[in-house]
Amino acid sequence: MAPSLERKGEGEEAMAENRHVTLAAVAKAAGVAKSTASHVFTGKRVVAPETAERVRHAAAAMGYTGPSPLGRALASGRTHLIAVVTHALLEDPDTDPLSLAILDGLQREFAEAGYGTVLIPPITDESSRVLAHTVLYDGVVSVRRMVGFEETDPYLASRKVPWIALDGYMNEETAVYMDDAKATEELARRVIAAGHERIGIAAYTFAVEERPDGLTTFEELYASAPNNVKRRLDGFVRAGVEPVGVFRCGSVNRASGAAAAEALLGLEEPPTCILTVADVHAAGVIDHARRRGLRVPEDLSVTGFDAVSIAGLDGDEICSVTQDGVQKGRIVARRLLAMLAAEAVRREGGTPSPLGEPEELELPLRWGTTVATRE
Amino acid sequence: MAPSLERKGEGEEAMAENRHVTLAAVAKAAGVAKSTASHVFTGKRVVAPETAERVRHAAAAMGYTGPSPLGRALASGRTHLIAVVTHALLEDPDTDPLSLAILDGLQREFAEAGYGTVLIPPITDESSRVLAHTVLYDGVVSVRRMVGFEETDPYLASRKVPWIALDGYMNEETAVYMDDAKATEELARRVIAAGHERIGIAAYTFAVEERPDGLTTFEELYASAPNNVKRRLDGFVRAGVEPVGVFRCGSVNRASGAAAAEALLGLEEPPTCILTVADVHAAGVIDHARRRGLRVPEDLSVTGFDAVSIAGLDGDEICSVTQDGVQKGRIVARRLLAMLAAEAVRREGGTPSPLGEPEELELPLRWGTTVATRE
DNA sequence: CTGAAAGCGCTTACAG
DNA sequence: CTGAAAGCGCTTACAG
Repeated sequence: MAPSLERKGEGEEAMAENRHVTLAAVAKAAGVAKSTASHVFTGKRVVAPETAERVRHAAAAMGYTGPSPLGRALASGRTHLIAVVTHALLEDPDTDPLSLAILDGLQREFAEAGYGTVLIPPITDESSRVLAHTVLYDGVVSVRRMVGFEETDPYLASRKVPWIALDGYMNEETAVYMDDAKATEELARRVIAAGHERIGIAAYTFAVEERPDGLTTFEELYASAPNNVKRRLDGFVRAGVEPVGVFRCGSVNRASGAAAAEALLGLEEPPTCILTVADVHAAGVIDHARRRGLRVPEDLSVTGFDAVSIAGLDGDEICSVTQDGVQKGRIVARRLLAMLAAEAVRREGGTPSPLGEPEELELPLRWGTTVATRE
Repeated sequence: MAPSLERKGEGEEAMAENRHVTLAAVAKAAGVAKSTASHVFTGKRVVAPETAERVRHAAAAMGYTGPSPLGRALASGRTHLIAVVTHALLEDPDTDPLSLAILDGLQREFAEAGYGTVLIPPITDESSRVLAHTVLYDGVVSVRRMVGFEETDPYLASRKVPWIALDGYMNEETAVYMDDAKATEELARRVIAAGHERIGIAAYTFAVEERPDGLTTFEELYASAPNNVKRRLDGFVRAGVEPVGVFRCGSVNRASGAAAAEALLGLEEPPTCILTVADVHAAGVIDHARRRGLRVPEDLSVTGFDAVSIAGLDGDEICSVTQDGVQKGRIVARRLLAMLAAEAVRREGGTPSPLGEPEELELPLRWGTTVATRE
């Protein structure tokens, strides 16, 4: 029948009373005060060995596994739960291995610090709204929420707990320092050194802003780009790139990358290499090139960002910048944990020491197969 | 600095008092009893429109977003949290896309029912032990925990909440009905119809039992196999397979599949087709064949189970049985939710109606490219 | 080294 | 239609 029933009996002692054994009951059985029993389990104050033993014995006899997390949470004001608000993450793992790796890192780091990770979707309808208001947590990380944040964000803010929005958009940079510009500058320099003179750029702004895909000017693109994209563009500029064409991708997927390739190749002076700011876009560029019968990289070169593994590349490896998602998740988690600690100090009327600079995530280059050397 | 600070102000009204607004405070400000204020938010009893309006107004003025989940949880005894105990899941997503899909399904179904999903690792050391005892939840699903369950399982049992162990090992079958035998029978029949007469079988028992990889007899393998594997083997038998060799894989990974191929191909009468019970094993068989310079499927055919996408197959698609992980996760989640509902009835002294048969997961065949037709 | 008591923020019978 | 009160299971000053 129910698994829990099948296993019943295993850990129970003679007089097992089962239904909802409480600290109070254990304390009573052991002939001590609730506070003493509590301290036996939390270890926050010294208890005479003999007394402790009596309590532990009573607990074992009654099948008591330790203080109820719920009671502890209410009394201490700490749930030891971190909410991760995410939607796209699991929807299609193949398309977003980076987010998945980030979740992995978050979860591990939180677990090691004694925090559980609660997955909740952004608020998009009644059920997600109810859930958001129902879930308990001490802090939040929101990841890649391209959807629903009009309502989700104000709500998260209203809960007044530490919050890091990890979506490459608003304030990811307060949690982890990434020198995107340094990485893309190096990437672009190698492209130029390979002999490319006609270079195109494709970068994204968010679909949410309802800007369509389309050719644009560098200045216009830059002005509407999220901060991390801006930094990547900075690197191109620093390397001395003067693009023959610039495309704004309305969304972060392959189709949008393909659209970029189509538009840029249609220019009077088409680029020999397209610099993108995301591997999925680079993959889309490759998709389009193949459809047109163009060889990559001989006829068209392309670079990306993130160095994630993407399906259907047939052995091609995108020249890109490696972003270690697991490591990033861990760094972000540590930052949130630090914010939590600071908040705890503040609660007790103290003045927390400043958080200091965020940790830096290294962004090494991955030189793949998608950039050809031109004579 | 902290994101939550940056956003502050947005949703606040004039007299915002901020620090920990409680239901009691709102009730007082609105001049009503706590119970009335509570009912305005829960909707569990009718409140006069005018009164409700006063409460809502006071709440808005004080920046109160609704009853604290923590308070509600303690008072109601429901945390609206389901723990998912998992380790391998995120560790290496590429190697276990099925578990990932299952998690996706679980998470979605739970979210739609108003339950958050908490990720916690199995108990393997002090920090995971502390976490397990800290986390709040109303029910548990454990997934693919090949590790740490000696301590984890008894602990989960001791929490006495509904629990489904989804690891293809103990009681997955109480939660979802899968007719593995029907699927593998059909698969094996097609292999036989393709002209294969010398067939090998490779299946797994768990590494945890410390049985090494190795050739064995069908009876011996069957006796030590988990139930789901038994069912898959049943299908082979029903199709009339009389294996020329049987291999026990000590773990569920490619290396173990490769070991199976090596051993089976070393037999005096080597098989022309190896039936496995997992795609990763089939992939391992392919790995070994290639290393030996054998062509798949011409020189060696192979079948799998799960129909997950596996890297490095170079266009080969394993002949396999499709297991829709997301759907499976949803079915399992619904089962747990039903167990939860039954428990709630029991709590209030009622007698819950029986859960009935578990939902069935369809297991269609995927006929790929890894079985050759022999003359 | 231990106890009695207040309190964490709600919900829910029970009364009216 | 609404209120006063008990209680959910703990932790944590405060006393001794």
